Amino acid sequence: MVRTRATVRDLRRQNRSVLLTALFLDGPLSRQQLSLATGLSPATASTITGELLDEGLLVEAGSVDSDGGRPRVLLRVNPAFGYVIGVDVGETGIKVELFDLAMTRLSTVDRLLTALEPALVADLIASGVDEVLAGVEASSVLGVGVGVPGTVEQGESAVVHAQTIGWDAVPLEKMIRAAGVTLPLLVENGAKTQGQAEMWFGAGRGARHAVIALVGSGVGIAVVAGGVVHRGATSNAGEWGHMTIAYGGRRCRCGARGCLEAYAGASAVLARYREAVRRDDSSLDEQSALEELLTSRSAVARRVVDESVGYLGAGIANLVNLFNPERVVLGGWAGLAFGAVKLDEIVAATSSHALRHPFGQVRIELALTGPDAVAVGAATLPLAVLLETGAPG
Amino acid sequence: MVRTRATVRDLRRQNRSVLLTALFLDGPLSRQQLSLATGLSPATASTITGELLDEGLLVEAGSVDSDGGRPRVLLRVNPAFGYVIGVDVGETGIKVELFDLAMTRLSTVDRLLTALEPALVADLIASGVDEVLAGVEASSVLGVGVGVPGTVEQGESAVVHAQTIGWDAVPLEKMIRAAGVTLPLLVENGAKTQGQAEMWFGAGRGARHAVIALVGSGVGIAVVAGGVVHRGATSNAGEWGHMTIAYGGRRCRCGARGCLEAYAGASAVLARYREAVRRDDSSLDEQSALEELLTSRSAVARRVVDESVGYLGAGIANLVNLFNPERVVLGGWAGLAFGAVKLDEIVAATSSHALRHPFGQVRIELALTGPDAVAVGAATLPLAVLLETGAPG
DNA sequence: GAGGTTAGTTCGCGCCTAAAAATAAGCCTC
DNA sequence: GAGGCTTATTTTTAGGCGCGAACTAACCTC
Repeated sequence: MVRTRATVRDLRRQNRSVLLTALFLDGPLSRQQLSLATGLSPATASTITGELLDEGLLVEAGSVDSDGGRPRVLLRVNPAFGYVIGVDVGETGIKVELFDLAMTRLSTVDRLLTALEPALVADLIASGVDEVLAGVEASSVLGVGVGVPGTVEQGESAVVHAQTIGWDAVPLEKMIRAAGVTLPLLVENGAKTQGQAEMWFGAGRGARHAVIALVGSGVGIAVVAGGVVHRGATSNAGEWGHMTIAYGGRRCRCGARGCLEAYAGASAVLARYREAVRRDDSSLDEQSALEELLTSRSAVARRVVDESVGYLGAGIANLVNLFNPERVVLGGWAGLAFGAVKLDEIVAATSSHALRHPFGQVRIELALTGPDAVAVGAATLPLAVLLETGAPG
Repeated sequence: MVRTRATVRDLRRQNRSVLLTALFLDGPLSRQQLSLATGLSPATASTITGELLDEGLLVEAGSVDSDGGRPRVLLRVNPAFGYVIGVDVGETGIKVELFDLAMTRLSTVDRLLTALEPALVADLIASGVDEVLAGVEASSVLGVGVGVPGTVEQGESAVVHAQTIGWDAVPLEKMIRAAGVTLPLLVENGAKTQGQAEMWFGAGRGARHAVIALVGSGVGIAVVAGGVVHRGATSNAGEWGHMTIAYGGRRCRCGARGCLEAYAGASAVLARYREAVRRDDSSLDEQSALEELLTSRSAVARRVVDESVGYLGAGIANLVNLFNPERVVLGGWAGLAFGAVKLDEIVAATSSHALRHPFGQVRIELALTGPDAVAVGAATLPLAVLLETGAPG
């Protein structure tokens, strides 16, 4: 439903956006190909590209023969037009990365976090941003995207809620500002930024309706409907982990019973295994422990793994039934570990819990990016703004 | 994400749509109020309303004093500009209704269905449409909306899949055409049309993110995200009933185990009660039986009801977690029956299974329309087309 | 009925895209 | 190697659109 009026200027804005997006996603194109791809007349494609070339947003990228006629001049987004910064706020550390417009990583700064203290996080982000900016004109940076744990309420300024790490209505955007960052800021949930990365550069490419399911210690999703990340009324949408899947079942860290996370998250899987073998073998870190569990040939281990696959399949099936995506991408470190050895079984479990018809429409695939894609996805946020508005600033 | 170029004509189209929608939803408005409400300049508001008046889409609707100055002339959508037809294909019969553009019901035709045979349904629809059209110029009918059980795959022409009544890829749109209907046809899932009615005229009014949960013998939902009904890749989205909620639990008619419908649908609630009392008291129809169960003071009945409330709450909580709506509307005949006596308990059960933050954003209310709203909602489909395109045809 | 106030209309401007025409830049043939 | 052919891009022209400013209409008060 359209809800707002349009003026003549909006036309140009939209057509610039369409053209720029086509160039960004489908590589170098000639003006003529652009005209075909976007539906714009050759005349308009020419004027708009002319404008964008003048502004430095585009550059020529060689030419190709056209059998018999004038060769086509290829155009592409100018990687050096500006930069974007992506920040990944993880549970143990912060990563700040600088990219050019072709999303080539130019520099990285890692900082360990001793405590998930909001003020500390804001300070580290600010200093990290300063550091990656060394030698770069700050005015040519389009913005800073920040991927954080928990849900992000987008309002006047972004506020973070993360029950599990004790962040209750943390005004992170304001705090980062206060710590000295003056660039445009875009704060978003880490699962959503990782999902964005997967949609643009990973297994989600080309899908208009997709669910990116991320299984780590906990579980989360990013839902893309009609090409747009689904956010809900207050950006809380996508709390897959605390979906009730076994009514009255295991207690979850959120306080409720029977949450998916209490069965299919890596921590929960390992806990179930420890209970089953009555042994507290927590000397290993979770990732190694899960690897060991997945490759173990003991009957108990196999049972726990199979059960986990069943729960995970049911959880995915619920997503398939509710969202009817054309693609489900399974990611996250635990998701990838499970998927590497059990993808077929996960698909089968999904099939047995999903309705036939929506299940028949979906392709379930493994993610192509790992958790390190959070920063990449975050960096795409300011880039997405550029593509949507068709102009910097 | 914008995906298609725009021409100068699109401006007018969009602005007509914005203006027409404002008039339809917010009753009679003066040109000046329209200008304010839509953001259009007074000049443009005036030219466009002039056009729409000329075309007969609008009519004047009296005037109101403006303290001291020229009075405002109120405008509204001309109810007599055209008609829309809504069809409700239920399990036991077909209802065809004719409305004017103010959605005033002008006539109704009911037909009993002896069998849910697609060809029979198509024939009955065609003859029903003929009958309600008696005395009405067919050319002034904007279209026929059809609400059907099962999911509707929107493609070249609509195809219906309804596993439970044995409809497997029924090309209903083509069949209705073949039966002689030449008007524009819009086929949609009945839950979605009922949800549409609730959004336009019921408890969903004004919400941009809402879930309409319909509990009858089975259960289903319509999800509205950002003001638009969420359809998914192939319009299968919203299969709430077969969400796994009790892993490994009761067998559902879909073949899987632990589906919500196997616990919270009216048929399932009654079945659970019958099992509990070890008595097959199926002499009553479902609606009376449920009423009796809900008012019974026996301990067993109360236990079954309370358990059902718990499952229903968990099911709603999953929706709250996943979609983060600002409103959940509980409807359907069984939903209304439960809600009438147990709404507080349902809200409490939802609260105990949902995450605190998304739950804090949502209002859970009872539907204002009953199952008879399927036809109303279906009739809004062609109307929505009119509002979106800003022009007939 | 003169002056004031608010609502709605008209007109000129600047901007937009599309279609048609012109130009540019290669290839091919003789 | 000159003319013709083909294809890509730019220029020109025409038709639309929304906006701001100026203008007209329709009421009120004194």
